[in-house]
Amino acid sequence: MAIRLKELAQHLGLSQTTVSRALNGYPEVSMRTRSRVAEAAAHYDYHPNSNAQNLAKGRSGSIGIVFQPERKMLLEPLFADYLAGVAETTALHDLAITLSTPSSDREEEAYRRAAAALQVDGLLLSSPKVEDKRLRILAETNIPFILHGRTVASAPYAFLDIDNEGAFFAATKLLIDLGHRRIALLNAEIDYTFACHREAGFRRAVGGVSDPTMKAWSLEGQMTDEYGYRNALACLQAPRRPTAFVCASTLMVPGVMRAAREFGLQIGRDLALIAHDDRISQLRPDYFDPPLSTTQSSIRDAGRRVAEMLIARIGGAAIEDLQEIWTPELVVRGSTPPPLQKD
Amino acid sequence: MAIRLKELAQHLGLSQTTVSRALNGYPEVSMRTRSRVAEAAAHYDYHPNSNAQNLAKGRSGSIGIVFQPERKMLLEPLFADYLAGVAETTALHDLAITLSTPSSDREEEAYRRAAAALQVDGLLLSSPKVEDKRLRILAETNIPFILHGRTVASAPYAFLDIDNEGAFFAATKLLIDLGHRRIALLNAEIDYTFACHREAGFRRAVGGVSDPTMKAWSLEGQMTDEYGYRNALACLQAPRRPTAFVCASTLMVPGVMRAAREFGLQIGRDLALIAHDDRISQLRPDYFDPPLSTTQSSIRDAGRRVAEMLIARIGGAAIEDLQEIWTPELVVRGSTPPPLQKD
DNA sequence: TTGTAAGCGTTATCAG
DNA sequence: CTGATAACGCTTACAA
Repeated sequence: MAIRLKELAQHLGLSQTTVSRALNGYPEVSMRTRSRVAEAAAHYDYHPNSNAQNLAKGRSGSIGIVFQPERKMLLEPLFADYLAGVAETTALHDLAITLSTPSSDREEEAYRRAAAALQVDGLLLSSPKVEDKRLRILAETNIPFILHGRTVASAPYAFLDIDNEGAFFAATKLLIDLGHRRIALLNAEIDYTFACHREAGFRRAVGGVSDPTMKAWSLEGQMTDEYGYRNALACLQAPRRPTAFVCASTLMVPGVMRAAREFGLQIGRDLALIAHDDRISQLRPDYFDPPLSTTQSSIRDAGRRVAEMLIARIGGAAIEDLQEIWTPELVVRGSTPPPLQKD
Repeated sequence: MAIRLKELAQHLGLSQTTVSRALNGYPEVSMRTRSRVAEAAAHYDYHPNSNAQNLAKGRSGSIGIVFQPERKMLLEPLFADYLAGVAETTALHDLAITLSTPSSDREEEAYRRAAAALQVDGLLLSSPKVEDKRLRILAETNIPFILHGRTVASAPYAFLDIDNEGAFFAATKLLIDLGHRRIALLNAEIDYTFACHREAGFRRAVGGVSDPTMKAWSLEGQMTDEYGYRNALACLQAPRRPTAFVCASTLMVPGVMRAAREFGLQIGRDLALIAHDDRISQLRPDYFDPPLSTTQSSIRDAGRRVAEMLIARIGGAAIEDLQEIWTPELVVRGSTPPPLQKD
């Protein structure tokens, strides 16, 4: 049986109140008492009961994530890392996660219920579509939430996003500056806001080229090996094929490489490729051959941060102070040579 | 502000006790009272405060899952569906999930801590390796847990597994009965128990054939498109190549199909293929061309069940009553023709 | 069948 | 700086 605050206090010859205060870092406790308490807590391996703590503090001690695997499916390698990041933060703050998995037709209800039942102190939303009804639903309630990504919404909301437009502009610009004039964007499904932003960045870069030979492709599909292969293949079959690819995810790259190989082409020699790298575990861009040039931003860090932001929001921080846009870093490795002479 | 039990009781002119009992289905409440209470609860949209409930009942209200994305937990698409299943059950029982993500070197500590701090009422383990130290650690504590899968362990433990040996025996036997004599197993990484069992089933089926021309391959690798491709390719390059494949996961099949295509071969015509299907969302075997023959068992159902079992275990059910082995169903579709004459 | 009252393990309020 | 004491919202003996 684990030790309780009461017993710990008895051992110390102090009141529960004082011990609690010492443990929670309240300023009015003397240094001496504080260290005695800390020592005893460690010695008896005391851990506060979270339920009691949460009850007393009037919060639930859990944050909610609504997810539907049938909808997200092959973004799942990303989801797992994102979730890992979230879990790191929640563990630090002794929060639990309440996952709900409504069937697609009950999604609205799930959000309403979460809000009504107050089973959670706040919600984390991800993978927003350009038009995302979830925001409207949550705006009606006043449950704190953070959106990982952005969307169109009338009311302001708290979010963490990366500068997808800028990143894909930079990536495309890199290729253009190297001399490429036939560039293909292998994008994610375009109803996701991030894909839409990426398309915009790509278009802006391409649009800035006055060269009349400039040609651009833009294909969309799931961020998987398979769609990387398919869409790259589709481009490469064109009579004047692209000399460079901009890829929505490193997850697609093996597929793109295979497609290239089928045409006797090699990334890093005959073709340039730059991909967005979410820094997921076990898919390191420098392990590819050639090492991939990327725009990088850790989705796990984002998960960590988004959970911190939610905690802040729950604590009363203003929406305006909880709107972050991270700038992915452009990392040039071996996969982006200039175009071949003959091309 | 949400309504509380006290207020609900006041509205009804009853004591908290009675209302609580009615809501929790205690037998001693009169029918009339019970229905009045149910009605009022619905009317006022009453939801009990889980922290108070858990505190009073002396449980934490959360179950733990320790996962490390860097270790490829399960392959993520599978993990997501498994997690969805777990979440369905926990939602039903008003339980939260506490994910912890220790760095690989701290794994042991994570389990010990979970046990010590009693932050969770029980733990769910998955993807056991043949030798899995986690079981030993948990055996020392007495925290309830369920293993999804099996492993070698001295003490008995509660688990849910599928009959991988039997399923892969049946799948291989199907191919043999069709006349195939050169069969390749594209297995998952062999240090996982399930992969080991599958290998055993495959071997048993192959070993039962007296025909001296019988030839078997057994390759291992991640259950991905990419490794499906690689390993299939490796087999097909052999002088007397396999006429049939047994695949650890439908996730690998697109890769296998591509490899076949590169040799001008087509699954369902020139080659037979049967794969294990975890019934994950959006990867339906009947959407392949040809529709895949499979051994099927829903990993989402397993997640659901494993959580139920954990709840039972927490409730005091005996380990012996919590050991289930499901038999995957063999479903023959179009991908398993008999071998070609010339082969 | 219903009610009273004492927990469950914390934190918050108010004195001292 | 420290300590009683009252919440927090529910369950559960024990009574009636």
